[in-house]
Amino acid sequence: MTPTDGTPTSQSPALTAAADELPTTYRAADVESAIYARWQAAGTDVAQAARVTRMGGDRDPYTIVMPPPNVTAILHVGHGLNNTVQDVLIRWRRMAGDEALWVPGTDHAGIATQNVVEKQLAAEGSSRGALGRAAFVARTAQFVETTGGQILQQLKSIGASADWTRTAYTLTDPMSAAVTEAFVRLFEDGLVYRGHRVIHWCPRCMTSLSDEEAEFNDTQGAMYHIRYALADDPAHGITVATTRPETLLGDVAVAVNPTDERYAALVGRQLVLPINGVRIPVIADDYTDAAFGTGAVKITPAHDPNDFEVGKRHALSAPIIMDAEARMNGAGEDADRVPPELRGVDRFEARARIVNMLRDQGALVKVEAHQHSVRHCYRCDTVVEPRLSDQWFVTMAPLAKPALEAVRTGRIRIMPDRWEAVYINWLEGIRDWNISRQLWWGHRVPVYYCDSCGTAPKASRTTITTCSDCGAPARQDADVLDTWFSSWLWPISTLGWPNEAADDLKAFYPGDVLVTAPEILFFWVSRMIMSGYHFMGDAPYHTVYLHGTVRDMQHRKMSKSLGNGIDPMDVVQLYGADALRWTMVAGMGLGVDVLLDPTDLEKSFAPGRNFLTKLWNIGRFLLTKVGTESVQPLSAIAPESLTIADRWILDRLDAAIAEANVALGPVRPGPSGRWTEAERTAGMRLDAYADAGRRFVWNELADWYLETVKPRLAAGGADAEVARAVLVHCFDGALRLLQPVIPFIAETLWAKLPPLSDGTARGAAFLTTSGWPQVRTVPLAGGDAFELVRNAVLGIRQIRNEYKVKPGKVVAVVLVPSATDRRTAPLLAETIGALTRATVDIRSDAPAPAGADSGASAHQVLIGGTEVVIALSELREAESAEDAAKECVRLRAELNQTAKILDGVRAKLSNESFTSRAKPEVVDGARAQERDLAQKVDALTRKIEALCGTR
RNA sequence: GGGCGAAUAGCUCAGCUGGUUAGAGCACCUGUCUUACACACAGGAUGUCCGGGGUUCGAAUCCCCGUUCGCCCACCA
Repeated sequence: MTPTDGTPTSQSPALTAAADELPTTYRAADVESAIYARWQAAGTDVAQAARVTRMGGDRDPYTIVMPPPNVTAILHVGHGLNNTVQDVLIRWRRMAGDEALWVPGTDHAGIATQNVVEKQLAAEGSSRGALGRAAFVARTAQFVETTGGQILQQLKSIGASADWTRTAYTLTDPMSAAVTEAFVRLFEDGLVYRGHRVIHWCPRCMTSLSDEEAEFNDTQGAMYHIRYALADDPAHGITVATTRPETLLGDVAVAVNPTDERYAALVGRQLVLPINGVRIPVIADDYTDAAFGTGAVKITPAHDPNDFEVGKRHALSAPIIMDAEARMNGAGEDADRVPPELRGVDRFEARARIVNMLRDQGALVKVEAHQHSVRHCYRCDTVVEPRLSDQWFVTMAPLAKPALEAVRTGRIRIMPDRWEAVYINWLEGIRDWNISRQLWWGHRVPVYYCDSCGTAPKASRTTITTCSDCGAPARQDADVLDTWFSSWLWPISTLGWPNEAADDLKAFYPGDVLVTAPEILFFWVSRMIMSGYHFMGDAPYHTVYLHGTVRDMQHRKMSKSLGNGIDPMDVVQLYGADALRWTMVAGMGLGVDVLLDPTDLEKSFAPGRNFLTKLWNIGRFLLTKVGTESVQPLSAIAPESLTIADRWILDRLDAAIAEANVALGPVRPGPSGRWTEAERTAGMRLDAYADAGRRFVWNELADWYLETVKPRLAAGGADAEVARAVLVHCFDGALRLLQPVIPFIAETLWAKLPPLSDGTARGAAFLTTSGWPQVRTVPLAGGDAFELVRNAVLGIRQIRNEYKVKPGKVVAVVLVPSATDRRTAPLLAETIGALTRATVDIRSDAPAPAGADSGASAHQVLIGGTEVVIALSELREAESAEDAAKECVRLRAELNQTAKILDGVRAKLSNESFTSRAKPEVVDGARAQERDLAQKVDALTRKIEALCGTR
């Protein structure tokens, strides 16, 4: 992005060229960065708290907080999709007059960033251990300083209209203060506690993980059946089944179900562990499922969360037999549990060796294939090891309660709504959140200990250096907080919390929509809702919009490791940001994945590019044909001077606006603050909105209105002025409508519209803030009559094409309009002729069967009640017998088809259940259809008789 | 193991609370450099609406069963 120099950009030829010098295709690269710079210079994207109703202003706030990308991330298509959606919403509301605030920012991304820097250090032959904590943090901060935030720059080049004056970063002082405040408050409320339990541990990242961070992967493993002998009767014993035989060194018992008669006699007796010879009891516990495996479970409290619970119930010890790097190593008095030859051996290597040892001892009964889920670290994919340790936890149940209510009562809706069930299910069974990480990069846990007097640990908003009880040096907790512990505060911290008097917080909280992918529903979305209620007493947003994933043609998620990604920057360069945005939005049904072909960018992005070119050429047409002279505003045009075509296109514009409004949906819940059942699923159909705009521009404005208006413009005079006014009005409306999706080209073209003759401005200096298009309050009658033109033209073209009539040849056509069009038909004859190279003769009845230019010697079609008749003499220079035979075959087929449909319609109409029960308009429609079809059958029959003889 | 979703044209998908001849974009075929646009225009072909039952005057749409795919959750060692 080139920084603005404060003066209007004039370098770009596309922006300044005279109309007739404009290239025939739109070149995005010529204009996009310059336009963005102008928006920035004008501050169009900066929100002001003072203008918001909550602050006594006159605008509704509309707030979206950007899911902060990892500070070191590079923009990929997933970001592109996510931010395009947000930008469309923000631009829509900004156009509509809301005080739209889109808060951007980045996340320090604890584990992810630390891993990157550790890799760098490894490449340099160093390590974080060698560097030490302070130096490592400084090094990481410096890395972030130099490479961080690049993604935000990239977001600008795809047009993201975020308020960059409010850019946030989770590790800045204000954000860190919010994190500390939140922790201390929860600590004081007793909602943060120190827990001694088995947690997920990543032996590569060397830190604990939350439940959500340890992802399940289905893995083909093995189930080992191992025999533990009775201490006093080695000939007998119990066979246990396990997927992790290496943990047997830490076993403290074998549990059987109390009701399991097979083992009843053994409960209370001692078993001897193979390999280390430790004696352990047989216990009875409900946890054991008699039907699974052998019905006997080895209990390893320190290395399995369930076993830990069993161990607690039976007051068993919890010997640790693995170290932090998941190597076999006993701790303290349990050191002997790991035999010397296994000490320091990696867990998987140890598993292989132990299995061999068991086999040698005859303790391995059998090994069977076993499909099961194994948890992996979500950052490095290492198999997670359950590990007994002390961690900080947040008690979640009380926080979850209002978050559950919010969705149940409609304060928040989740779209697509099927995710609401997933959300509720998760929150109902929520477990406490492990928030401490044994990392260095992040917010340090604000808890202080005194090692000399042993007073209770204190959580503090400020740094404590000496113990308040005994004056000895205090020690801060070494751990940092889960990255998501700062993320969950994002909607409030970016607005100024904990300063509840902050203008931004008062003006823009609660916000409106959260746009993200479903995979972080639990990580982030639900936790933000919980923190919003706990710290601010209200939800952070009323709508959670979960969009799909960008995938390749094999439906694989785009990823760096698969090499199937698309670089959005490439797309911007080749096709422009608007084409990228268009493709994303147009291809995105609610919650539906977007499929793009990384091997064929042309295939993926050409439709968007083509639409932009179409729009561009409509603009060229306007500039060349309408000229730069001022045009009258529509309000200054006397209604009676509007032609049928004018009325029609104005209707179509209104319809497109209305359709877009419905597609985008209700902006916010009503005064009750809760969504109604109907509203819950309404709106946010960005694809339908974009399509409504495209159809208007291309299929109505360009395909029909533009063509009808050409002769009027050429003729000049008062009617030409009317046409110019309508044309410019419609294009203006279309650009406003499409601006949120394709802001760059829309802004470019809008700037070139001729001025209004009454000297009024079209809104603001930039399209982006100039107002959402409005449906006319007083509709005009008569637009419907234009349907005659469409029907007639389609019919004539169809016939001409069928008979391969040369494009230049003028054909005489007889038109029989439907009863409703009869009055207006004469007004439209000329237009129809001009669009089809035809001379049009309008009659109120079809030509007589035996007439010179009808029946046998004419071709006729019926479209929407309009009958089009063209004499065969007009269509054929020389009629061959072969042609006639072919024509007969064709006509008979058409007759058959038509008669079949007619039969169906008649059967329906003669059915009393239908006529009495179906909606009146449906029945009327069927009656009209019957008339049309009957006419057509009649005409075809006559024609076949005449042309092909009776048969 | 539990829950949820999807299956419609060659491809990607629309088809709301059942009711005209099931649509769009892309791809395909035939014409056309028609003075905004060949990144365009005009016309055209294309479907056992996954299979099987049921409800109904009427089912792509509602119900049941099955098949296939996908997603979420889960301590079966």
